[in-house]
Amino acid sequence: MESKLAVVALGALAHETRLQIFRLLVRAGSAGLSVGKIAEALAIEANGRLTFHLKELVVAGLASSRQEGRFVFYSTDYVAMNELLRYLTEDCCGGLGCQDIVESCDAEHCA
Amino acid sequence: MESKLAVVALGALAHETRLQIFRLLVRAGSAGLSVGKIAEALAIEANGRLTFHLKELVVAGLASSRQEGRFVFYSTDYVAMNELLRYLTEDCCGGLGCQDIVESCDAEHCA
DNA sequence: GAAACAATTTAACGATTATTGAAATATGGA
DNA sequence: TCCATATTTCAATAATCGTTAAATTGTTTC
Repeated sequence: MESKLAVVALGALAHETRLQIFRLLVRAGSAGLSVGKIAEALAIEANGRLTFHLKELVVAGLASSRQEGRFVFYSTDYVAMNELLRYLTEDCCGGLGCQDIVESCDAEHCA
Repeated sequence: MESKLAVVALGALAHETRLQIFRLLVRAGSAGLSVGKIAEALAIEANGRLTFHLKELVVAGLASSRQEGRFVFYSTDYVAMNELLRYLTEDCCGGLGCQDIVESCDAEHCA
């Protein structure tokens, strides 16, 4: 993972609402959730601001969206998530027994 | 981990220089590195900006500092790091086989 | 023990970027 | 067409960034 990508991803997560959205999507699995369901789960309005935050997560590569009828579903990109976690802990303690931290939660595993 | 703590920690990491500092400290282990060494390793100046970034990491709980002679050493708080990673991936996919992602890299393990 | 030096911190400034709310605009389904 | 869902636009507000310069802390030397 490149440094700038990680910065963008971390910046996307460094926001109260977006962090809750992300954690919600992580729990939701690959199926994802519609914008309305996300708003309902977090007790916020499904307005322009929510769209803005969702887009930030997508631009950061942490989530993706797909349209189904008149609903738009958002879901976590588990591969990107794991790349980010691995980037943060890369070569931990000089590589003395601290590698391979993140080995689950990839797309296929969580499908 | 509380939500606001995570936001602060992520915000601290969401910066090119601070992210590199953090990754450098993660590699360095519990012994840590002096401000001068950090500046040298990242090829940046040991000026006010660097101090500001280091402080951000400390305030965010991701690093700690100790004075040794006229040098100040900064080191990763591995417990906080793991709490953050765990918070991000908590109950991944509804808890279906995606838990216990981060189990190494804690303070004692990496000492 | 005081002056000189190195390492680190604090403070001030303008410039850039992120966040918000409100209103208008698509898009799909009954 | 009409309604529900979701997105876009835009201007105002707020937060963050980097540079520079001055101040502080600890060490050494005379």
